[in-house]
Amino acid sequence: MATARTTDLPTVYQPQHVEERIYRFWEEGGFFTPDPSAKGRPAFSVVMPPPNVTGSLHLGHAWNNTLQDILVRRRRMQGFDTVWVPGTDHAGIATQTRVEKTLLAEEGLTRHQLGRAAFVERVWAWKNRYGDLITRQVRALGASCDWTRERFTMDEGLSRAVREVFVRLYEEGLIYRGNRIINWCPRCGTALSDIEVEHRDLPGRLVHVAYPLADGSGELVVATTRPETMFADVAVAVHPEDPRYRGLIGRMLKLPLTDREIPVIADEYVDREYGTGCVKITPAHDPNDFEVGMRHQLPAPRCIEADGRLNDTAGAYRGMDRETARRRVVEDLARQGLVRKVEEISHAVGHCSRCDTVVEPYLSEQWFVRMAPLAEAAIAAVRRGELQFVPERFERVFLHWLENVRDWCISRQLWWGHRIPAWYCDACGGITVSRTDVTACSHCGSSEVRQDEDVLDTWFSSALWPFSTLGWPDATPDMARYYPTSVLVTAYDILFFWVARMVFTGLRFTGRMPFHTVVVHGLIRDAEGRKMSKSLGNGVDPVEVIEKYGADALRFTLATGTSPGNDQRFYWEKVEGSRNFINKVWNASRFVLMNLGDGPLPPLRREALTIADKWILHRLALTVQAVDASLDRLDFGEAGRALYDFAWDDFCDWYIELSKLSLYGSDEAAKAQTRAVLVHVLDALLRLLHPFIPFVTEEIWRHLPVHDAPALAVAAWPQAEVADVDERIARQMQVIQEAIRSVRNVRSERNVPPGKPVALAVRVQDEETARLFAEARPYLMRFCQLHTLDIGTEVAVPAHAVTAVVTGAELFIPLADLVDLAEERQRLEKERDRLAAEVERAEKKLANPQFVARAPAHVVEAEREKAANYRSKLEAVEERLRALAEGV
RNA sequence: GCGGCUGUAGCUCAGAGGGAGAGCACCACCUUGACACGGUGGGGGCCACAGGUUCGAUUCCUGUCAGCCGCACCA
Repeated sequence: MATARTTDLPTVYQPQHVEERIYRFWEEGGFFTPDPSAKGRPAFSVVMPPPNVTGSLHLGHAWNNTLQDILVRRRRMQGFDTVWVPGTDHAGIATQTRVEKTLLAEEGLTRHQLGRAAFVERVWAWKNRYGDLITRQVRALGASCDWTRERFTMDEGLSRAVREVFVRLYEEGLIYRGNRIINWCPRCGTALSDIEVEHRDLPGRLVHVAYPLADGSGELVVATTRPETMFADVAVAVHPEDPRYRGLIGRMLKLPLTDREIPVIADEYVDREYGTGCVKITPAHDPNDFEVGMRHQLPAPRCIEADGRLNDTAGAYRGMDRETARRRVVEDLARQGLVRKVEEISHAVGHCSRCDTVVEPYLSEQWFVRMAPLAEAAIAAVRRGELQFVPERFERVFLHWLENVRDWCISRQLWWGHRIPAWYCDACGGITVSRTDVTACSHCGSSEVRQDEDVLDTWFSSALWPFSTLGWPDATPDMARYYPTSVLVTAYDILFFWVARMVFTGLRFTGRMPFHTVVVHGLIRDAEGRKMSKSLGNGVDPVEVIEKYGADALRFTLATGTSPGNDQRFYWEKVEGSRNFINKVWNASRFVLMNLGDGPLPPLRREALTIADKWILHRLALTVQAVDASLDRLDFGEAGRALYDFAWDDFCDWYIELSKLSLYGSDEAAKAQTRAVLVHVLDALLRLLHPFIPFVTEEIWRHLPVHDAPALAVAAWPQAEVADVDERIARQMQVIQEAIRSVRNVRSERNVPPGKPVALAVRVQDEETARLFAEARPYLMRFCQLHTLDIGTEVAVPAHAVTAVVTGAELFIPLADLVDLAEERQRLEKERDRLAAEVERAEKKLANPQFVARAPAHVVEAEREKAANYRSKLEAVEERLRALAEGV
């Protein structure tokens, strides 16, 4: 791209005119695809948490991608062989549900009416549409991922990885099929894993129901919250040592509303304190009861079917839904005089995390992953320190979950997903699990085989993402080069869903952690602190933010709002602030470009620098160090804030203003020197800012007369110039800034019109300070609007002057008519009190022998300096007050 | 019940064992040749509470209170 004329740059940065073009420039330039020549350099690889193809991105994705992009872009600029693999997730239930809803709304059809093949085709169409939308949005964010490596969880290659893992786990006995109690969502019509169930405390009724003894000699009262499941009761359990019921063990009870009889059994599972101490046992509809049933070899009849309605077992209640049946059963029991008590209680009820329907513990044949050995390996590896959590506290949560994890139900009664690679033989009943499609039973050879109808849990394929995207199970060059990946960035809400599963599959199948570091960030909330959700309608569309303020503004907001592991709230005002910052950088750059002059840029020569030059280079060096340190420990917020402060306060408010002295002067050599410094600092600043706000920095950088790379995106990351760190210069500059601020303060407080020049007399303490003020003379003249400036150790106090005391000097501003002596005395007295308090504080500290003896020497020394400084200022103020009293 | 996070200016949030910070909001002034998406100056805080450790605590430890979030839940 040719360098445009800088005068063409608008005074307000317009991201809408820049971002799309810049992204195209990057992508067409291939800057995000690893350069084969980089092979000699260390690798840095990241896999993007794949967004669901359900719909579109939300702010959480924007945040997540921003953080990753900051890491990736910096590493790329640091010369690493960098790759960031993007992609999307098929999101089984979520996507299927969306398509089903659309189908019903638009065509009035259910998926069953359409048929499996046709339905799956519809979902693919949806995937293509929304997958594209999402990748466009990821581009709009400026994510520097390698689109040539884009993956989808149902790609051919990734599907092969899924089958490979399934088959190997099956062969190793870590996947099994079993008839177990699982969480069933009657609305979604599928099994769920434990973590897809959300428990919420809800008010409920604990109904005490009398079960009469079969011989009519009495009754047992059971307490239940689920009376509608009584048709599937197979026993009533009591504690073996409960004296109330010991004699009844083995007796038979009449199951009310039925003509069945069930036994009283003894099991230690029963809590004697709770309810009546008698528990009805319903193995098919309660996980604990299932365990009890197993121990006692009881049958497990079902009375509720997959659709959440009662079946024939329930006799007259057949066809009713759970709620209705519950009400009717209690009514009927009451009518028969069998309800002894109804307690209002609060209890946790499981809800489908997808659709919020109350889940039904449900006995059915499902596929499971045996977790114990896998979790054990993962725990051991984490304990060995093979995985770092940032912040650390998430390690405990992670381990706790793994330590208590139960077998993972992986089969889903859905159509959208990876079909389970198991075939059942109608001839011999055998199961064949295979990497390739099966046409003949592996046990009897019969061709009457049919594949399992179900698909796998979405997270089964996401669990393989870090290696399946790199080509596993094949030994690809990418696997060799980029696996394990360098870091994973994710929100804490999918630690168990995703991170834990990647860890144990990674360990099992590649023998390594899929990443050595996990950066865990929080969730984005609305202005009231509520989670953003579709049902609340409080979500903010990142595309809308980008259209209004630009992707850079959104990114900068999210990055600087990051505090490790914590949530952040979204405010439009924050985005506006970021937009303003970006505009500030834009205009500072315009200033530099407009003042470049015609000739070639002179080299930066450090031997002829002004105090201002040295100071800004000092500040820059410290900023590079701060940004590097923050990013090295993955603290994005701190890094962003350090850049904000440097760019706005140091560079714009001070250095650019100071640079105008020479730029608008006539000393050509000084002018050239200033230009060199301006360009040097701006160039470094743009490089440092680039990972945060890539678009605007790339756009500006094109105009800079710096051409060591084809794009800022692949330009070298700045090195901290340690030699530029100069504390003496920093202290000197501080004195000058203090003086300038003091005079400005006086002018403002005395209502001196901004345009009106005043005189300033500076009485300095020593020759060194005199030289400093002499050097700073032009700065003071301009910044304080002076017409005269006297500097010396012996300068006289002008008449009607306002006094300000700074480190090493007294400033006198004669204001004649504007000075009210009484007011001036008051002002100085206030200043005297403030200084006296400071002196007292410091001296008290120094008077404490323990402090002097035990505190580190440099702290004591710093305290002495402070005390001396304040004492000297205090003396000057007091002397001035004495003089005023004498009418001087 | 177990575990975690948060409590700092009106609001949103940083911070750190050694004199309380930012942005926004607020007040006053300013179209100064990069920028009004700007500049200059200013006001505003027992750093939730109570103990402890320390020469020194807003920062570390313990407890209390308040808000939030996980995990586990006995029908």
